[in-house]
Amino acid sequence: MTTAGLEEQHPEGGRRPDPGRRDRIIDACLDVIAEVGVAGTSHRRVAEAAGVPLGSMTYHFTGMNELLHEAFTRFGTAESDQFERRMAAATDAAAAADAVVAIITEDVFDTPRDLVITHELYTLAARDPGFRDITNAWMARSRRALERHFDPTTARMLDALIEGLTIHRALDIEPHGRDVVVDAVRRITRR
Amino acid sequence: MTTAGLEEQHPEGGRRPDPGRRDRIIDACLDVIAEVGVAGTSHRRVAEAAGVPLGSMTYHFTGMNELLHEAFTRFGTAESDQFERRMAAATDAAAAADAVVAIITEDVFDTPRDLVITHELYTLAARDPGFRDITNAWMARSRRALERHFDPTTARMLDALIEGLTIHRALDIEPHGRDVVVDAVRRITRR
DNA sequence: AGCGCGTGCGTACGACCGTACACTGGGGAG
DNA sequence: CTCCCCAGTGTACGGTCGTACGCACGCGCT
Repeated sequence: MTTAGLEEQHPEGGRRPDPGRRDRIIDACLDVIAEVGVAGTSHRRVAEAAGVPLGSMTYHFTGMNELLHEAFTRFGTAESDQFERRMAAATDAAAAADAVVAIITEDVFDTPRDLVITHELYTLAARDPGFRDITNAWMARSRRALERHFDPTTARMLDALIEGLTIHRALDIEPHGRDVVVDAVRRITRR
Repeated sequence: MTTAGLEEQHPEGGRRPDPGRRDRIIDACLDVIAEVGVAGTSHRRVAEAAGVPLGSMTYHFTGMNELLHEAFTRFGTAESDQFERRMAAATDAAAAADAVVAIITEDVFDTPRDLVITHELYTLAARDPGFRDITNAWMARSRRALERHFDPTTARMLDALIEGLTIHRALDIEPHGRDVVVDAVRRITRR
């Protein structure tokens, strides 16, 4: 047995119900996905990352599919939350446009983690319609948040633009500068 | 011992009685990727799809990585070709804008195959920089093709817009209409 | 105190994986 | 014709996978 550093035994000794365990498994699942992709995500690896025995996997989740679905649902919700918070903080359309620029140039580009997980989700959704509910909810929330400041058509365009610019910014070997993002948002939002 | 002028038929290494075999394996690999994803793509499955024995896999390719890299390279090149052809056929900026709309609304949306493979590639590139050369070459060619009709900045924006609109069109449960695409392209391209 | 009981875990099984490697058999050299 | 050689293949091995399932054991009830 290896000496696990983080979670040792239950704090008060003995076996106690651990309501956070299921949550920790889901979080660990997202970490594993970010690291090795859905392809490399296995019950064993997630169990190790979460510091729980392998048996817990099948106990808490029906199978790999349920685990992935819950993990991506949590991820999508968290990302939507951040997006919505950004939009809610904007007081007018100009501030909202600035926020959109910030989202593209800062939020996703910062860490490869979110980028990887997002793409893993898209890939899954592209092949398995059972995951489309997650992407749909995400896109719907984004659009609704944008509609606080823009008309529905513009919101759709902005949403798509964010998507595309984010991807290209992350994958391009010589990414576009911030000025391109500012200009693109301006072109879409001006009437 | 006259070895003159006999072995110059095939540029690389030994002679190949079945020159199409390697190609067929690569094509079959793309089919398998579209069907079960990179995660489910194995030497055995590709071999079966290509109608070749398992041993051929290790004979023709160093490993899974080389096979995937070649397969995605071929895919990216084919997609770029189609894009470039569309752009070359346009005689002026207005026709080019129409072509962009057609690409978004027809090319990718048609069959889930290309959509799935594209996302599998993005996901791979997002995590493994070893595949970035493929996505980079693809994006560079797209941009260059767009620059036949638009200035470099606009080309970058259009490229990103195509990306985002395509994804949303494919994954959204109630996709945007063609008019939204037309309008978005118009907003980006007007000066 | 004794005692089920069900939550949660350890382990084992069969399937499938990538890859190595010994071999074969058909066509060109002699 | 024979012989040899290597392109191409069949198979076996070590490993990881998902999942099933029997069992341990602390808690609540009596």
